[in-house]
Amino acid sequence: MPTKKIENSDGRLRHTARSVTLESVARLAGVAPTTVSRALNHPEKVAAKTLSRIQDAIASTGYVPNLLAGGLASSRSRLIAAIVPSIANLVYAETIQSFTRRVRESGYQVFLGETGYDPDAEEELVVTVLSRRPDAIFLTGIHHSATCRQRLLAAGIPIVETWDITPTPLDIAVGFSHSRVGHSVAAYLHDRGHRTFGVASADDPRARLRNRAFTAELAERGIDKVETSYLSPVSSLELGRRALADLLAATLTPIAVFCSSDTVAQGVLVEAQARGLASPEDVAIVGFGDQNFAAFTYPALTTVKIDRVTIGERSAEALLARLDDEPVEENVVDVGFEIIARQTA
Amino acid sequence: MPTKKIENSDGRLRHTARSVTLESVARLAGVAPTTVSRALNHPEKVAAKTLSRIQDAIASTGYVPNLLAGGLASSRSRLIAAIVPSIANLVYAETIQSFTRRVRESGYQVFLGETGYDPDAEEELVVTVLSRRPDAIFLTGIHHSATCRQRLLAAGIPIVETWDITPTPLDIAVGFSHSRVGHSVAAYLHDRGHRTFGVASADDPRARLRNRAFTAELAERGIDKVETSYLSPVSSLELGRRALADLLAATLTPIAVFCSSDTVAQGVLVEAQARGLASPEDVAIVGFGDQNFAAFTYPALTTVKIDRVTIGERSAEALLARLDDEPVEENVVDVGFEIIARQTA
DNA sequence: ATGAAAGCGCTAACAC
DNA sequence: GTGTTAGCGCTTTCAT
Repeated sequence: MPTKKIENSDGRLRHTARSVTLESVARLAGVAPTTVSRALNHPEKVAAKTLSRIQDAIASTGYVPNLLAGGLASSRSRLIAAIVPSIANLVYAETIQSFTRRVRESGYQVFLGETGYDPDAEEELVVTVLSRRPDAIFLTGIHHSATCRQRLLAAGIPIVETWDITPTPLDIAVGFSHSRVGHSVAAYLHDRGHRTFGVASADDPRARLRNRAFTAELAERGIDKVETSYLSPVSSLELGRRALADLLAATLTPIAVFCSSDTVAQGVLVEAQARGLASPEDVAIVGFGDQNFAAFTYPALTTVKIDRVTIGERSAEALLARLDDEPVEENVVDVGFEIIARQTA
Repeated sequence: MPTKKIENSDGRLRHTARSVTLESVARLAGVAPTTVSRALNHPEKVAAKTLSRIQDAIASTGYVPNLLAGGLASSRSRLIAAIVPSIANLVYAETIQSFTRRVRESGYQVFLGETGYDPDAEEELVVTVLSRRPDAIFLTGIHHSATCRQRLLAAGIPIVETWDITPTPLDIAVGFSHSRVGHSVAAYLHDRGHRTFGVASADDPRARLRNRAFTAELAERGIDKVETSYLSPVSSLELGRRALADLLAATLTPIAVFCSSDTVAQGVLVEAQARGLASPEDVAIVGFGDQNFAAFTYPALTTVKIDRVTIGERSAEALLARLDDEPVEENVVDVGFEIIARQTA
C-alpha cells in the first residue's frame, strides 16, 4: 500500500497524496477547470480541438472524476439506493439485477441496503442510505413505519415501492397483489379436490398477506381450519422440512401445503419423501416464485410464477421517467402472477 | 413528489429546496457548526449538555448528514466497493452478505459493481467505482488487466482479491487454490475406479483453472482424454443439461463428470435422468460449491464445499485492519475446501 | 466557445 | 470544550 500521508510544499500535513484533480487536468491541457468539467459532462459544448487536448490530458494523467465532489456541487449524486430484505435471496437478487442494468444505461449507480428481514432495520437503514443523497430510492414492500414514510417523503426524491401494490403508494409502486395470489392458490387446490390444508411459510409480511387470503378463500369454501407454520423470516430448505413436520404433527395426510417460496416447497418435498410420503398423493405442494429449479424437482413443483425481471425493469423505467421530469403514466403497476401447474399439486 | 425547484429569497434559482444542514442544526442548538460535527463524529469530545441540545435539534429538524460533503471534506467516504461477477449467483451473494455485515459494524457501506462475467467489463467498472472514492475495494478473482491493476494501485486504498489466491496479490488475497481443487477431484474420482471423464463447465476463469488441473491430474494417471464442454459463462441448470448432452455425444457411459457449480451439476443430473441414466452408475457427478440444495437432490450431490461466509468475513477483517492502520499478519489467506462425498460420485 | 467567481455541506487544523 | 478559518473537488451562474 502506498503511504497516504505526505508533507505538502507549504509544510502542512495533507490527508492524501495530492491526487489528480480536474484542475491538474485543466492545467495540463491549458484550459480552465470549467472547460474540463464541460468536456466531461457536455462534450458537445466544447470545441473539437479543445476536447481532444483535454482527453489526452485525462488519459495521460489517469484522471478519475471525484463524484463525491461532483454530487455535492450539483446536488445530483447519480446514485440510486435500493433497500431489500436480503441479497442472498435469488428472488430479490434477480429483480435488483435487472433494475441495476436498466438504470446504469442512464448513468446511475445502485447501492444496496439490506434489512435482513428485520422490519425495524428499515428505519435506520433509510437514514443511512439517505445520507448518501441518492437521486431516487427503490424499496421492497409497501409497509413502512410512520417515521420512515416521513423521512422518505422529506428527501424529496422519486421512490418506487416494489413486490407489492397499493392504491396509495408513496410515489410509485410496481408489484402484484399478494392477496390475489392467496385466493387463487386456495381456489386452485380446492377445485382440484383437496380438503385438508396447511401453510408452510417464512415469517415475512408479504407471505402473511398471501396466507391470510389463502385461509380466507378456504373459509369461504367451508374449510375453517388451516394449519399454519411460521418458523423464521428466512426461507430455507431446512425451514420447509421443519414446517412439514409441524403440520403433520397437527393434521393428517392427505394434505395440500401452500409454501411461501420454492425453497421452502423443496424442503417440504424433501421431508415428505424422507417420511415415505408421495407428492401429490399424500402431500400436495404449491411453491411460490417459480425459481429455475422448480421445474426440475421430482416430482416437478407446482408454483406461482412472478416475473422478477419485469419488476426490476418497470421500476427502473418509472424512476428514470421521474428523474427526467417525464410524466409517469401509471404510478401503480401490477405485473400479475401465474400459477404454473406441474406435478406436486 | 415535492417540487424540487424553488426561488430563494435572493431571487436566485436553487437546485433543491433548502434542506436541513449541519449549519441549520447548529443555529437551532446555538452552537458553531464544528460542534455539531463533533457531536456526530466524536461525541465524547462534547460537553454532555451541549450534546443533548444538539441531539434535540437534530431530532426536531430531522437532519440527515450529507455524506457526500463529509466524504469530500475528510477524504473518507466510508464506502467500500465490491466487484462481483453476478449478484444473482448465491455463491457470490453469500460472500458479499457476510462481508457487508462485518464491515457495516465499523461504519462502512458497501456498494456493488457487477461485471456480468465479462472480463473486459472490470476495467470500466473499476473507474466507475473509483469515482465514488471508496476507502477500500473488494474484488472477485486475481486476474485483472494491466490498466486495471495500475488504476487500482493508483487509488492508494486497501484491496482484497477474493475467491482465489496468488503469491503476488495486489494487496491482500482471501480464497483457495482452484488448481488444488481440480487435482483433488480428479484423484477422488480416479481412486474410486472411474476411467472415463468429462467436464461440464461454465466458461469462467476460475472454473478453467480447476478444469485444467483436473485434466492434468488425470493425464498423470494415464488418462489422456477428458471431454470438456464450455457453453456459457453463466451457470444454470439448462447449461448442465446441454453440457451432458454434449459430453455424451462425444463419449460413452459410464462417465464421471466434474461440474463448475452445483447448479450445473443439478442440470447434468436432470439430463441423465431424462435419458434414463442412473447416477452414479452411468453418470457420476461432482458439483462445486456445496449450495444448500446439494444435499437434497436425488441422489444427493457429491460436491466441493467452499466456505463462502468465511471468505467474506476474512476479507472484511483484513480490509478493516488495513483501514485502521493495524498490521495485517497474513496477506494471503487460504480458506481451503473439502470434497463432500454424497451419492452421485 | 471559454473563463472567473461563488458555493455545495462538511471536516480539520488551530487558536482560545 | 468550543469557535474560527480554510479548504475538499467539483458544478454552476454569469460574463466575455
